Amino acid sequence: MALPLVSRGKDAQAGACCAPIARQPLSEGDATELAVLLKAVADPVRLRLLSMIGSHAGGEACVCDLTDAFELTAPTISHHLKVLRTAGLIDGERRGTWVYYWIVPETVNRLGALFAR
Amino acid sequence: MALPLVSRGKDAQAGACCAPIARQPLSEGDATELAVLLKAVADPVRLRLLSMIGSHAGGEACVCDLTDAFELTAPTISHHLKVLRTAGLIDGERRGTWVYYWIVPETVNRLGALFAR
DNA sequence: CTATCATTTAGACGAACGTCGAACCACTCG
DNA sequence: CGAGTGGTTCGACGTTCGTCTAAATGATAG
Repeated sequence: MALPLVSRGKDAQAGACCAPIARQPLSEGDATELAVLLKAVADPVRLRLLSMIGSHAGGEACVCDLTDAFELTAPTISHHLKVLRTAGLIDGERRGTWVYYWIVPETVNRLGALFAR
Repeated sequence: MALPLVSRGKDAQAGACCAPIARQPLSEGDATELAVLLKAVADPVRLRLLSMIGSHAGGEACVCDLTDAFELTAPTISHHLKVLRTAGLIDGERRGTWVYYWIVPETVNRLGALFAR
């Protein structure tokens, strides 16, 4: 994707003032790609899931740990996890009885790199 | 909102393990509030609008500058601007014939503070 | 005051989304 | 093997979203 780091040379006043998104107009392609990522995260349930997984001891959480925190059915939680996974924000695998998920930091960082100054 | 900064001290590149969102589980209230913000930004057109406004000379752009970059009707652009404005990501005012918009950095920073490490 | 340009509002429509219940798959344990 | 538990897939339903056209509002120039 190569988010353009335009700030070559001096990022004097206008340079370091603001988030990357406010430094140079986003290309149509980058915008489309980033919107997919943001859509995956633009839901209260998925935001909490991501946060719960990321902050869980050992860096991963099994679905059984996640389901109880919501008043939602298992299929719904499973659906949200799939959305996060498809977006590349989390990954997971089955280990015996349970399925574990963990965060993919690279993908999360791409969001941070967009808005952080 | 007071996102907890759990790890103070040295956060050199590898120092800070992860984004705030992965440090502590998001509360339901915070998640809902942040999701509103993220939803506003989770669209390619709005992402580009935000970027174009933020990177425009003088820190503001009039609608006339924005419309031409898209193959969308004026009402559609106006709709997207309203979404961004309602979310508090931009603000604007009419000056004579044209309407100008600018970024609200505080709101953008809240997104940066979520994902940046 | 009317003509005209810039922008927003209103209403409509198809597509995408979040949720559920039911059925299905994967694994473990008698 | 067969029963039971944890998760996912499937199909359906109501809601929200992005877009458009048509019409309304604001502001400037004749």
